Amino acid sequence: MTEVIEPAIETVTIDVVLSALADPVRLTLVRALDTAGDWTCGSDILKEAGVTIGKSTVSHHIKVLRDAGLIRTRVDGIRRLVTLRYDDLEQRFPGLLAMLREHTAARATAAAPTSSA
Amino acid sequence: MTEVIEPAIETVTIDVVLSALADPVRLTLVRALDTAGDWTCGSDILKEAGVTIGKSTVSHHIKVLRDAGLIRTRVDGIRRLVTLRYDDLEQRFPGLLAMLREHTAARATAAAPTSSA
DNA sequence: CGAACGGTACGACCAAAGTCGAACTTTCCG
DNA sequence: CGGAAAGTTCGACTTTGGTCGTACCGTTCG
Repeated sequence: MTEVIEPAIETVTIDVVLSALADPVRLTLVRALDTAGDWTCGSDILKEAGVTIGKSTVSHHIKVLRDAGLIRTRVDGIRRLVTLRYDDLEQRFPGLLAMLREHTAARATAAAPTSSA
Repeated sequence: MTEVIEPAIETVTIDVVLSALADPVRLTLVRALDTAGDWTCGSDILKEAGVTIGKSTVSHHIKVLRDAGLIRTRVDGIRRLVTLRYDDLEQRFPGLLAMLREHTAARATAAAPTSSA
């Protein structure tokens, strides 16, 4: 076998995609994948992005993203290559990846007004 | 006063928007608002959508959506009118609302993963 | 004025989700 | 064959955040 099970793109709902993207670690990972292309858990694009978590946690997030239809995992000998499902995502949710790309690392969250009066 | 404080659209990050949309109740509410236009908490578009929650919970979700920059609340006498920030959202996240609209109520979550083996 | 209505604020509760460490699996290689 | 490398699985812990009830505030109207 050379592929890990993933959902058919037609069965992917935006509800699940939004939930998957709602976690900061996963969002960081998706953005990094978009930039880096193929990736293995061992590589430290996450650490470079300031995220330091255990490998079982990484594995968990990978699974969530895969189940949500966002990424694909191919088995390559001793390791697994992870990639974004560009074409599938563009077909089903056109513009979504571009949106994430454009609004990357918008760390301007500081400004938060709120409260009524 | 006729407006409740809301964040300027330039300060709204997609991270926060995604988190706000990741909850099923809020997603239902946003979709209903998109269809219904102006709305007050008293009106039962939520119940019609099959969501029955207490009014303090509704208030909480409204606040989350407002803080995330998705909706606007105007004070009209004894009640508050809630609307989507169509223009602001279209300016900052073009296509986002259309995407939610198009993938409304995709209740096909049952679906099976494509198996390989 | 005072009661009723529409909604918010606060605190407590509980379920869902993120995190970790350790054990296990598979593959590669000496 | 045995050991190391790369990930996954499992169970337990902790944090997050959705929910509720109640108290509270501002507005309208009798």
